[in-house]
Amino acid sequence: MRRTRQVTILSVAAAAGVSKSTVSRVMNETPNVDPQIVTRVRDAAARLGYRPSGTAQNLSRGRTGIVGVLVPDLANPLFATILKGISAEAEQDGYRTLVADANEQPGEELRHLNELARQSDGLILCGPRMSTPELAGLAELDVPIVLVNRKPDRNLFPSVTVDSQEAVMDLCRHLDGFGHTSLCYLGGPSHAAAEADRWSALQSSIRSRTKLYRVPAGAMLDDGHAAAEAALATGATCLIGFNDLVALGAVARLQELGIAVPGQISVAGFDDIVYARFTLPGLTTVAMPQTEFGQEAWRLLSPYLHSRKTRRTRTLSAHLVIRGSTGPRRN
Amino acid sequence: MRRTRQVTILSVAAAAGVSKSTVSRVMNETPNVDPQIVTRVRDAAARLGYRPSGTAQNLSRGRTGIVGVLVPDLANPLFATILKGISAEAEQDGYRTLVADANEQPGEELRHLNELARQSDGLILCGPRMSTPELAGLAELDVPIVLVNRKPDRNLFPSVTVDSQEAVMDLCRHLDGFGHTSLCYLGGPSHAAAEADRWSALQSSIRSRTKLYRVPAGAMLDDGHAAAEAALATGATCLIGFNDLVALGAVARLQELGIAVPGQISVAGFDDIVYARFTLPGLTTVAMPQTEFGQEAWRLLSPYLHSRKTRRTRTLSAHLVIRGSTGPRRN
DNA sequence: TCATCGTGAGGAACCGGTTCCACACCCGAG
DNA sequence: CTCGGGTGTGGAACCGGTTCCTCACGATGA
Repeated sequence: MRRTRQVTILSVAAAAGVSKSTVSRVMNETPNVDPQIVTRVRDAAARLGYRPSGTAQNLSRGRTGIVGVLVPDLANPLFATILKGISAEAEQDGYRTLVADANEQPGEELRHLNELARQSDGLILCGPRMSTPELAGLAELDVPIVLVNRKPDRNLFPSVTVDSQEAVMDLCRHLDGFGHTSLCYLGGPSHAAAEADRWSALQSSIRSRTKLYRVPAGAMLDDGHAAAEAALATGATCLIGFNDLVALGAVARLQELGIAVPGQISVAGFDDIVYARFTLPGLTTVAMPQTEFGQEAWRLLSPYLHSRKTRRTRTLSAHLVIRGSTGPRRN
Repeated sequence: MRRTRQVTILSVAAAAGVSKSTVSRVMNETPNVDPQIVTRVRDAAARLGYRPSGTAQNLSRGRTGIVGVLVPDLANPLFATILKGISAEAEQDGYRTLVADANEQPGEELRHLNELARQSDGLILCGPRMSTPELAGLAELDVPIVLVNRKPDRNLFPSVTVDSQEAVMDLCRHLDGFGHTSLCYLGGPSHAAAEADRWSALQSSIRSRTKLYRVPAGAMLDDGHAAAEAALATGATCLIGFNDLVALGAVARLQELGIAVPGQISVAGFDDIVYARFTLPGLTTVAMPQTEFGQEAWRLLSPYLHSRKTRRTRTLSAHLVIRGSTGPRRN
């Protein structure tokens, strides 16, 4: 279907009695145009209701002004917040964000990215769940790419990551102070970089007398809900979710089972999504620098859009937020 | 900057020893192409790493395959969920979503829309906060538009709205049963259609003996937080937030003030965002059909993208969800 | 054997802008 | 009076595809 746009630059040119080059110059506020002609063209454009075709501009300018953002799950407030951060920054530079939501299905990611790449000047991948070779293959897309919360293979892409080690040690110290000597980690998606990070940070942070279990869960509310009982079965007195959603899902299950938090069992998470403080008890969690993630991602990508020079990595740091969901070991 | 794409359709044509028309036919799987040539072109394309320019395709096809979505605030899980609903549906028809977040600033909306319209085949406006004349002016954008949760002026655009009347009456009955005879509504953004709807539904649903106050708040967590004290000052025994975020914000403030919910004061909201059940007490709320909003929006928009015929309105219905934040009047 | 038809490929127009280049014009300086 | 340079405009190429139109060719039926 060839949708015929009624009013193109040619219509305006004709109406104003000038060439289309001149109309283009007027619309782009190029200097050295006769003021009389400027007003004549402006008038004609307004009268006809002319609005330049973004698509045509994209083609001739060789850029779209769009940055594609891939997120694992938009329902996760973490990513919604990161996305807001990106949009806010990008917008100041005249870019908009094209969002693809992979719904926590790693297979979806590549499909989305292939599409995104064809419409955008650059890509930001938030916590991609794809495998390392797949990630490396993205270099072929021939588009600037920045990773958020995932270390790039062989430093292939600029990335903004977080160092949770310190905060996790704080968490372990906090739990140890409450007398917890057996913890159960509710594991996230296997290819998520955060998963490996968090798990290894936990392993290296616990005291030798502490037992650390791991039960596979996932990244969404339901995953935590489903994994809670398996975690209970380990006998651990504290559950640590891969992220806050998993932790909240587990809390919900515990409450259904009539188990008090933190009375009978403590729970902690990762991310510090906005709603972690509204749960009662509030959720103890390792807070990610969410808005900064977005800001920094843009700052890495933005120069990269104009020249291919930049290729840096930025590491932010997490911090522990203690709320009511963790307490003294009871049994 | 004229970014020279290394490999265009011409490169492939040359490499395969055919014309660019033929390459185009092969890439689009047009019938009636010699199988030998097909493989020759395929090979050449693969060897050169050819990927068609989406921008060029957009221009010559006369469509972008992008639908623009405007949301007041992406941090509001309501809109994140609606957006997921839209994306999921649109994707099946080969469309992607370009998101603009107005950050609850009505002035931003028009600016965003002007930009969005130039890149997309259609627009979905979620709970736009702009004024009625502004909304009507959008017809000039000359792009199919569908409204979510806002009734269109003079039936100008197809829309999917919700009828909360019934559910609000349920809420009022519920509160009346608990002996609450003075309620305070924490009002939302003045131009939000939901604001007018909810306020008038409340007014028409309360019993004659019940007093109904209104304190201006907003649509975000902080707004509820800030408005809580003013609401308390009315002497009402139950607060009803414009949405769940406002309600949650108010709850947080009440807790800071050492006021028990629902012990000393009850709180209810609108929307039923995912996290409303994880707060403790869980939030009593008038639930919106969130995923359906997205689905229906796409179903209204989709036929409208091809022909200009459709122009319908779809009304969904809300329902009351009772949780722990409402209880018997105490004082 | 010749007219006809279907198949498959190339050429060119087109989508709607941006921008390079050439040129006409006017001014002031030599 | 002529030459040089700056200013303002139109024409044409270009961005990278899609698609219409034309035509050559081989097979088929009369």
